[in-house]
Amino acid sequence: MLDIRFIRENKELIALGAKKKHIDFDVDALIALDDKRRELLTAVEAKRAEQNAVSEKILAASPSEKVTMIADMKELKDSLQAQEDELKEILKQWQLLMVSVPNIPDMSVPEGKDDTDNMELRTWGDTPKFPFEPKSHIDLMLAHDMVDFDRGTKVAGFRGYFLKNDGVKLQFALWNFVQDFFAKKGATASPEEKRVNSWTPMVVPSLVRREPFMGTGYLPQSEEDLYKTQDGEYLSGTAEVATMAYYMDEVLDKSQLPIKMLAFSPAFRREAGSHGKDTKGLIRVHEFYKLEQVVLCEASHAESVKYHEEVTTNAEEIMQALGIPYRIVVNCGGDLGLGQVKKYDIEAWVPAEKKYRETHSASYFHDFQTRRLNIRYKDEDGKMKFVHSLNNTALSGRPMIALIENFQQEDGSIKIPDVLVPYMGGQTIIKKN
RNA sequence: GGAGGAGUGGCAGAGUGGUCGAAUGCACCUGUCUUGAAAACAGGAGUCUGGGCAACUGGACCGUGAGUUCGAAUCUCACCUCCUCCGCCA
Repeated sequence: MLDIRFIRENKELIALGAKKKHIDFDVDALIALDDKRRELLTAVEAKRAEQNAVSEKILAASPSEKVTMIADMKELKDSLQAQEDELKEILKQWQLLMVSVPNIPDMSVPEGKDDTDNMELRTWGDTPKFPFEPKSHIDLMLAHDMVDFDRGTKVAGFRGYFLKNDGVKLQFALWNFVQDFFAKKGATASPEEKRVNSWTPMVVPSLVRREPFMGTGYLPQSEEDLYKTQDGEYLSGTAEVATMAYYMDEVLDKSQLPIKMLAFSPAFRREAGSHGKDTKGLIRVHEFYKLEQVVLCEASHAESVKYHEEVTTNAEEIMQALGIPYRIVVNCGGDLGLGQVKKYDIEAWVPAEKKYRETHSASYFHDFQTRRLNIRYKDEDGKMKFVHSLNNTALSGRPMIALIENFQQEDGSIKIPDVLVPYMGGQTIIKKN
């Protein structure tokens, strides 16, 4: 959500931003409605002021005066009631429009319609040249009994799976490696550096109430992508939702910022719009686990940009330590969500598909989310401000897929990257005995 | 699933129809005192929003929403959240 005053003062900017994001939004309609809202509000407030003034006088009035005053007030009350009802109706429409105002993309975001227009910024690592036809993670994992898709669909339905044996071992090795990677971040010398660099590890709910989804911007737009319970909660597709809402309706102390949270949770996605895509394997599943970086920082564009680069670098360092070739793309306007100002995707090389596939998504929002979630802090000058928020994946299930395919050997075995060997209990290779 | 209780400012907590944006305490800020601090004393201070260059001023906010009333933190109803006890399950 954006500030209505900002919208009024920058309507061209909003319109251009919406166009760049390929989102259909009529700013003028919102402003016309807001004019009406203001006009009614002023009228209602004037009547309330009169009501308040007379109310005070009634106490001191003589009995006969009281009777006429109360009669007058009854009349005022009726006309006030009518206007209040009208205002309420307008406010309803107004709020609906307000939550659909897209945030303005950064100047540096390239023009484009969808993910095919995303722009490659850099690549890392050499894509492996196999002297044989590389197998997919599906074939490799099945060959080593690391996964069971047949029983997965029997038990859980379409896109269901069981992870097994070395599949489990490798997955847990990755979680532990990444946890340790972030735990080392706080270990620098000075207390201030330690405070700024530390990440708080968290396990967060994925069964979450409606408000956090509204606050993070997943609702009301993406209702059909979410699973909903009979009690009205939703299952979140990322730990971002609960983690962002952790400080909902709170006033933070400026000295706490930045707040860095490393949040783990199961993630659920209906994949309603992608029934035909990635129907096999672990690339696109309804249920997986995810470790997410979430940062709250001071309300400054420079700070947002700084931490956006930082959370991206963190993910890159992990991929580099694992030795998985990847590239960074900057997402084009049409591939940005409603609230996102700018987004980088990290895409790992997937040999079986001979292309890069998204494994991480790093975006910043300015105060778009925190305005909705009502997360504020008091600035030096005593002014309340909404903090800025950003997030990036730390690890999901997908890098394991890339790892398995990139580290496959001609005999079908899978080499374990050196950094993971200690987390695999010394195991250096996955192969049939 | 059943029975009760509670939600008020940063925190604790009073307030049961008008004089209440709200006592009091703690925390906070500013003065006096002090070499400095603490203590003591005096004063100040909520958030959102409209108008005004400003001083200032209108409105809203006591979990949320509806209602009763000339007037609601206070009365009624619904919902949300939390707590206690019983039951059931882990």
